[in-house]
Amino acid sequence: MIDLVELRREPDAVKAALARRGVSSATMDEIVALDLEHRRLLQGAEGLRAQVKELSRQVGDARRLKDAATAEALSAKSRALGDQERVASEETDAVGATLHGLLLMLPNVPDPKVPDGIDESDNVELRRWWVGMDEGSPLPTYANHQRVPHWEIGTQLGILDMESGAKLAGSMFALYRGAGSRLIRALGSFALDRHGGDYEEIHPPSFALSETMVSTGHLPKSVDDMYAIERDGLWAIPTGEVPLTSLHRGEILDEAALPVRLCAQTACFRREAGAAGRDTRGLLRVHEFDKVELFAYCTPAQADEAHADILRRAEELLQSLGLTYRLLNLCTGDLGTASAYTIDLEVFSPGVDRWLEVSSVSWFRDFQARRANVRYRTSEGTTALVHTVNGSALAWARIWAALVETYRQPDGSVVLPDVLAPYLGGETTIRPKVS
RNA sequence: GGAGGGAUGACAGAGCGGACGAAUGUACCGGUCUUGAAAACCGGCGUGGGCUUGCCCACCGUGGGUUCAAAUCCCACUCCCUCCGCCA
Repeated sequence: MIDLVELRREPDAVKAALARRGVSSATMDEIVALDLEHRRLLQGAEGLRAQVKELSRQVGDARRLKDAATAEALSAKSRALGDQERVASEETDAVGATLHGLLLMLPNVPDPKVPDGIDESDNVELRRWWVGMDEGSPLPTYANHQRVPHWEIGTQLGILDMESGAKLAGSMFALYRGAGSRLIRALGSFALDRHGGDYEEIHPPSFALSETMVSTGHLPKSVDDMYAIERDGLWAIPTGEVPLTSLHRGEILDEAALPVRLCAQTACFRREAGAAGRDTRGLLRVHEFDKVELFAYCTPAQADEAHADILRRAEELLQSLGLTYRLLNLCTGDLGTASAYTIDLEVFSPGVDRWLEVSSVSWFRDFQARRANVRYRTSEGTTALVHTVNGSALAWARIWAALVETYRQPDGSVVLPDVLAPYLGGETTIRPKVS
């Protein structure tokens, strides 16, 4: 949620910044008008309430003096004012609810570093990395045996079974088996072991209350992208960011304790409602995948470094896995609702010949903290909203895909990087089953 | 799932219809005393909102209700504890 006080102080600047993200000036004008109206009504209602309270005190005084007549007269007066107050409060609350509803739908103010753009094609590529990279070429050279899509490799080796996934849960649900299953498990352990020391490891619930979903900005706006468990009023989390952001909801943290760094591997559930028929082969886009998330609550002054640290760690994982990747500065049109600035990491899939998003490292400023009401006490004794920062490290389904393609051998087997050996029982080679 | 008990400030804990945003203790911050510290004593010490910046309003698990007036009474819900049942 944006800062209403800032909107009052600098309406034109906030309007201009949000216009970059497609928020109409009519919407902003409506919000400003509602805010004004709400405060006007609030003054009236609170004035009435103050009068009722004062009269009630006088009734008490009269009763104590055994002056029943005065008490009754004051009661009657207060009763009448109380009726007015009820009406005024209802009107105030209705306007306040409308205002709040509009504010909840508003995206975050983009940072000046964010480039203008309509969609993902306007994202700005910052740099690329691959093993033994040279400035001369845009990509490493891949052999023909690496130019096989992971769903074919998965079937050949018996390690990915999309058909069975569909049989159990419908299309776009993956089922890994054998060495494939062990690989997906290995990746999570690998990342958690690397970062769990500096970022406290959390294993949160996979479901969340509506309140929790509102805190991150996933509700109300992205309601169609979420799986709902309606009978119990729960939502399947789309990312570990959801529970981690709400871990300290409503709390005031000590400044000395910041940054609070957390990490979690969770299942991530996405309906992909708007993506029917797009990129649906294999693991390109699935309804459920495992992901390790790195997260920090920090002060505004710590935010840059907190963001850089998560980005560094995500890159370091990709480098240690020897995968080709690039960094994108997301444009205004592709930025997530709650984010002020996001760097995406995309891994190159030689078998599909495409870049696949495997991480978004985002800075939310105080947008989520305001919704979740997470504050810290400053050294001056005042309170201030924290900043939240998070990033995936990493989304494993697509990493799995890039790994089996990148490390496919001429004989059709897959030889995985040695860094994973401890998590694979020492066996880094996946061979076709002998039938 | 059933029965009972509970939820109040950072913590402990009183209050159970009227002057209560809330006693008291601990913790914390400042001061006196001290070479220094401790102890003792004195003072301070919740969060948010509105506007005429001095006042007003809200908040005692959450949401409704009763009343001139609710932390206090009534209803529903949530969570925690104990016991029973069921279960990995």
